[in-house]
Amino acid sequence: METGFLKEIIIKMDKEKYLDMDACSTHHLAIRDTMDVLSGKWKIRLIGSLSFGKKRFMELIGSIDGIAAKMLSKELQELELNGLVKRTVLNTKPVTVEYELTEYGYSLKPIINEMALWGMQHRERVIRAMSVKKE
Amino acid sequence: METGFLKEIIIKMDKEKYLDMDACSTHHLAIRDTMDVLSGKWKIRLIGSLSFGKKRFMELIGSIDGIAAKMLSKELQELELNGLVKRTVLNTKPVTVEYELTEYGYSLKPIINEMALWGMQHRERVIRAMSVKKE
DNA sequence: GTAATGGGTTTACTTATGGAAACTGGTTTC
DNA sequence: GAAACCAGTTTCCATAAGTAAACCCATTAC
Repeated sequence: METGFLKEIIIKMDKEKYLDMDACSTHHLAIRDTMDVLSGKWKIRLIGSLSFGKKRFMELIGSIDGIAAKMLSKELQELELNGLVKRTVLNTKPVTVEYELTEYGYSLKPIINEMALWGMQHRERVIRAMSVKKE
Repeated sequence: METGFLKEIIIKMDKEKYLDMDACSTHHLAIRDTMDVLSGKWKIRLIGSLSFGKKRFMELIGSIDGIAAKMLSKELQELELNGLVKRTVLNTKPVTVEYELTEYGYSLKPIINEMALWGMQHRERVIRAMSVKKE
């Protein structure tokens, strides 16, 4: 496990009294913890993309529509810091770098899957509403 | 179903060709759709809070630590526009307003629950890492 | 030697997001 | 008549987040 990212997180978590909390507060806090890790415009989509298999930097640029190199770089670093993504430099010429989900990263799949499922149902619902409107 | 919010969403969705897409692209798009609906700092926490039952404006202010009236008002409006939250004005003096999840709003529960679950496990993991470090 | 490649970083800029505090408005209690 | 209550809205401001474009470095192909 990485140690660099711990400092920040420990400071954050020390502020909260996670003892003697009721179920509702625990629930809230847990949601916030998850949202902290998944903050930013691209992280969830990045994890979604990597859940289909390892990819190189340029492949990710291509696969995630609209992302700029700066953002990709930044978000990957944060995911790596949290132990969700593993970065491997291959000694090819020129160097290529592979990114893949760690086992811990894969543990986010249920969230991603629920989001994908809901999104599809939502889209169908909206499209249905469109056709009803046209009539 | 509300009609006001449809205009925007239809414009957005019309830009995408959701026919002839592979599974991976569909997945990405669905995730984006969900993230659009849940965008903003407070929406997920708001839904989490309302999933415990209906609440008044001031109760929400109290229950969601750190939220300002302006933000609460804005996020509630967006959730209402998307048909996830129902707003009821009660004719008490002074008026009180009740907010509750619609059935559609409740359909987000699996996502919220997965996030809460992951967040709790993540916190435990980090705390374990803390105690290992101390040794 | 010039261009291209992969994987970035830097700079300069714009926009989105959010926060604090003051204010509105109708009603009711002191 | 003053103050308090609920449910907001408005204004003004600060910072975070994101974008586009240029640049860097080593290497290899033309």
